[in-house]
Amino acid sequence: MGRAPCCSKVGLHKGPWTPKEDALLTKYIQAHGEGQWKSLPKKAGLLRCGKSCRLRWMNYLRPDIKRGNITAEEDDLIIRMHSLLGNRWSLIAGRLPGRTDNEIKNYWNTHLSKKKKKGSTNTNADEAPKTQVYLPKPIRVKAMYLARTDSNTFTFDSNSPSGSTSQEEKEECPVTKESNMVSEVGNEGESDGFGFFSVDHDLVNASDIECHSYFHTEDHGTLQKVYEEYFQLLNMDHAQFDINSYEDFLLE
DNA sequence: AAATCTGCCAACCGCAATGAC
DNA sequence: AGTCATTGCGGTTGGCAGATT
Repeated sequence: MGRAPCCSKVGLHKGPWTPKEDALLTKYIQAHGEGQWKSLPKKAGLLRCGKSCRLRWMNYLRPDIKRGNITAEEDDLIIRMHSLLGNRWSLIAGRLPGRTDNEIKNYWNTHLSKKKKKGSTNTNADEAPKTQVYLPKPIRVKAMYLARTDSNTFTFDSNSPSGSTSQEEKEECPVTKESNMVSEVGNEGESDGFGFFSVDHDLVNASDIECHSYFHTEDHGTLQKVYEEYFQLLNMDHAQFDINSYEDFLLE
């Protein structure tokens, strides 16, 4: 399998991006759309590798990025999604509009992992039953679409299933579809001191999970719904689990 | 005020998956 | 079917800023 040429190529810039580079990249993408990362830097007049350009765009320049602190609702959702999905940052990010996988990963590593660790010290780890966690493996899909609703509106046509630009529909657009079947189940999950579950393995019996007590339903609205979608999936009877419908669900 | 420590986050690296030929 | 190019993901690192000594 061929390896992607990396940023170590002689003559290419590395490190922090300058405002000028940001402007060049943004201008180019607004004119030509995302994709073709390999050839983009040259066409845009950037001395960066495509990988670096993609990362900069995805994590920082994209107009629909939500800047600012993670809200309590988002914090809550991240924790619960992580308890179900593990380190599937892109999957979690796909359900948090405006947040990037990198941002969520950083947030987890710097805030939540400690918080959770601290919480779990209140329980006896030795007695915690092992839990198997259903951890779907993502399948790569083409970029769905990027729709804008603000004054900088530009829509990346390509794969938009409906051509819609509404915020609501955008938020419903999944970025990843899943494969893998729910597998054999271990012991029941245990709520840790943090209000969630000790997740030690890759597979979980969602029906054994109890986390509803953590919800504050009046406040959570949309994010609550997001979590429930996943929870519902995991509650499916294993025998009836149909991978095709699962994929359809995620691609709806 | 200076030196050191700590936390945060943008960016890089390596690998795996996918598509094109 | 096999190979190569490209893209996407997750883990890790390096540098900066603020806190502490």
